[in-house]
Amino acid sequence: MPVQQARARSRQQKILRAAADVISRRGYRDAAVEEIAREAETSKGGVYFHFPGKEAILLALLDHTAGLLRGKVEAAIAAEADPVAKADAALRTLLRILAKHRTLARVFAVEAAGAGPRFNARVSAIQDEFIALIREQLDDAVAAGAIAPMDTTVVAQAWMGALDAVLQRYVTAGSGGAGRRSLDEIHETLRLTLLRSIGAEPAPRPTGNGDRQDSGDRHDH
Amino acid sequence: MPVQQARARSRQQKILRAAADVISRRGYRDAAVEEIAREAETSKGGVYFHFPGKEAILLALLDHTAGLLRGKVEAAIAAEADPVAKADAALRTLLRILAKHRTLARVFAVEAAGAGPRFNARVSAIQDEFIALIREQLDDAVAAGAIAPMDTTVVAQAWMGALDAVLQRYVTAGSGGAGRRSLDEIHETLRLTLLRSIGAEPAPRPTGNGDRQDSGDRHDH
DNA sequence: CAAAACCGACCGACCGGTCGGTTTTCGGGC
DNA sequence: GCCCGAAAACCGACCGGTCGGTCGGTTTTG
Repeated sequence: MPVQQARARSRQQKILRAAADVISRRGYRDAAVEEIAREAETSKGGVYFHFPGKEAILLALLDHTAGLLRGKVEAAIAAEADPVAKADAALRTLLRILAKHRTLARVFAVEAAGAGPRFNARVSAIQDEFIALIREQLDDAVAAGAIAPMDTTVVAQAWMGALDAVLQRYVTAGSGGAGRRSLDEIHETLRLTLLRSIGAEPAPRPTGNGDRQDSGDRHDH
Repeated sequence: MPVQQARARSRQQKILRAAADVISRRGYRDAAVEEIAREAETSKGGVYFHFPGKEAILLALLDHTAGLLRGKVEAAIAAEADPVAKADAALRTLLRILAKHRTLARVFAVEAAGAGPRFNARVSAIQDEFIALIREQLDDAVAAGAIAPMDTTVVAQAWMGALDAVLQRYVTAGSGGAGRRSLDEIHETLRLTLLRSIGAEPAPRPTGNGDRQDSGDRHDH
């Protein structure tokens, strides 16, 4: 019965979207299942028909989103040849996508943190995947002689943390403010800073990059 | 009546210490006031005699700790003359103290995150103070011509984020593990990476530093 | 002995999860 | 095309437990 299956999947997607919304607004603990249900235009019972419990919703949301993100980042890496450019690409993609979906970024970086040890473990594992991704690129760059040897694990962690912090500010910052920076300005500063941090300053420098809007496929969540 | 005041302060301190303990174990939401009371060897009523509410406890804990931390960092900065060395000192002090008090680090970086918007705002403000502190040192370094001009706000954010992420891993990481690094190794990598990121590689380099264990004063919390 | 400090039973709000009942869907018999 | 009946999907009142906060009473303190 592919009909029901499609329906079920669509319902689940709708609930996940609603959950992401509500959680990003209220935080995981204060996101009542009933409110998620309302946002998804269904009822508590409806939600519990599709998910075994509240916990499962966030876990599913986490995994689903992480999968999409990782796919994007891996694709971006594969599209580059030069090791340093690969690392740069991973960074750029992560920044761009997370910045576009502030809601998701909040859920990932903030809300899941205080949602209990099980979630911490999951988020930690997911972040580890991305850190590993960055680290691999750095390792390749070292192997290729493009940059000097270093503790790439720690450096990758630092990159991820820097990206996260800067993004956090960007997402959370009051909309007004005199010191407001555009995402592109932030990206450029961050890019230069991070590349310099591994001793790769005069990098390819795709300033007049023509690959903006790299693809048209839409599939939030 | 200085006697009562002293007693009151001592009670409050005891409750704050207990709160830090329980919160770091259970997380803010799951830290029941009654458990904090038990840990502080008092009762719920006793706690509510000293604090107007649960929220006030964490807020007080946050402010108190932030004050101590900032004092330490400012002292470390003041003790250096060279602009780059000042920035380096701020970083080193933050890393060392936070690493020493994992409990507090957890409360600051993790638990407060999911504890509601009011806490996010407070933690955000506190982090902003430290970011500002770092930024000032960077600005001075730029003014002194020690490093090239850059968007010091974003760079300071990145530094703070990098520090936080690396520290987070260090604090959270499973105790065993083959890739386990000592704090000193991490510090050195991070130091080099961050200094390089602002183009200050050949820094003073206090590798054979003699200022380890800079002071003996003990005052957790 | 009064005021400060402390105690803990209790209240009320909230929320995750359940469940009996209702509506919708859809394949197959006519 | 239409109807039907069963299964899938959905609904929301309700239950049980938790926990922040209250308050009248008790102990300690100066």
